[in-house]
Amino acid sequence: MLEIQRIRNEKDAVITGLKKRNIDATETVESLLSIDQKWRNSKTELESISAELNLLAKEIGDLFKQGKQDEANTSKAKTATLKEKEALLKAEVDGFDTEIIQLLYQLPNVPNDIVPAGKSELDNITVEEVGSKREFDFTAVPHWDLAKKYDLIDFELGVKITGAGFPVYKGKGAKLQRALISFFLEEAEKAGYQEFIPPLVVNEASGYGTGQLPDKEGQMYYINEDDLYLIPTAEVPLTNIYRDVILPSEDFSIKMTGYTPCFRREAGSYGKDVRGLNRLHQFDKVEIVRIEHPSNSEKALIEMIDHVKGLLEKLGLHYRILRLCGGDTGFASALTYDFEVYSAAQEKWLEVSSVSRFDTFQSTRLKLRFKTNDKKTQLCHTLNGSALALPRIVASLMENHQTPDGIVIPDALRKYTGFDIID
RNA sequence: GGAGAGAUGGCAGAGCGGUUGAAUGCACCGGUCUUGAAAACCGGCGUACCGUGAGGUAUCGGGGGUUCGAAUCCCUCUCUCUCCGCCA
Repeated sequence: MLEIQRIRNEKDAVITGLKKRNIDATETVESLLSIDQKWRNSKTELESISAELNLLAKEIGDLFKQGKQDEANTSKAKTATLKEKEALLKAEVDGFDTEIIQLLYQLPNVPNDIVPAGKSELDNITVEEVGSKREFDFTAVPHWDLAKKYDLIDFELGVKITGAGFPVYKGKGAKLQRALISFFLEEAEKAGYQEFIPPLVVNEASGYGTGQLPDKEGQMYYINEDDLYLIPTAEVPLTNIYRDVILPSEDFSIKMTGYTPCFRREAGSYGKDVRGLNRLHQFDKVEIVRIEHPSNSEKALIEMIDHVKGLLEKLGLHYRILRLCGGDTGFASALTYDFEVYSAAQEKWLEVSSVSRFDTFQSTRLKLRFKTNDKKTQLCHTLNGSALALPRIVASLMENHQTPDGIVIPDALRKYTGFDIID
């Protein structure tokens, strides 16, 4: 959620920024500002009436104490009209209040200066490409066929037990999952991230805190009976650790990591994009989350990008980094870099990580702040990224490292898998 | 699932209709003292919003009500804890 103060102070910058998302926010911003003005007027008036009433109440109390019943009753009579006025203004202020919140919820984050304008993934900018497409002297097989050939993943079995999008990993396939999780977690730990095992189910307040609610309600599995949500990413429980927290000083840099399964309804997805591991309802992911001083979030983002690059390089994968355009950047994000790995067998790029900075967009809702040196409270910046999401990594490992003799495990992973080839 | 208890400032914990934004203790910050530290003493110490400012308003789990006046009374919701049952 954008801060109303920011809209007051930087109205034009907000509108110009949002244009990069192909949103003309002029109308929303204007009505926001006019309601805000009305809200402030009514509020000031309301408060002066409340002050008057408080004073009267005190006087009446004193009069009663002194036994001056008559005078007290005279004063009492005076309060009636004031109370009526107060109730009226209160209703007005509350009304404006909800209108403002409603409008604020509609506005996505303002993109960072370096975010290009654009409508879709076609307008994203490739900022870096590392490695090159692997040449095969045989026909590369897509991962869903390899999974069957080596008996690593059973999609049909998942359908039987649960439904589409819930694969069953078997044998070396299961072990590969576990190895990747360990590898990612240990790399994160080496980079200074503290590991957490958070709940996989969160309450409504947490959903609002990171911005999944109210906009993306339909994306999460909802447990009606207990009013709880299955997490779509570890970002939600990890970031919410710091909901309603005021850090005591300016000197902080919080780095958290966690492995969790992630649950996504993916309502409306279909077609070849969902084949095999490409899009699932349940998948594993190691997430990294950072809470930073505003002056440090730019540097933090770079560090996170470097971290993800390191992972992909150790896995020997050919990848590219995209700076997402306004239209493709997530609602809450100010700047997002996507990592894509090229799948030679599918002949396309697969998104394996998304690293974003949210600036104060989440911390406004989270009420996550810190104390400045002169004892003021200020909002923190939040960032997060996948490091990494497993399914497409598994897919591209299988597809890119396939040989006629089997699937070769990258060196960095062997101490975790305990085997160096799947055959 | 059954029964009961509770929710107050960073923590602990008073208050149970009228200078209570809230005692007291601990923690924390500043000062005095000290070579330094500890102790002792003095002072400060929640958050948000409105107002150029002086200042004001709100806030004792959430919402509603009674009252001139509510942390205190009533209703309701949520959450937590304890015991019993069930159970990894």
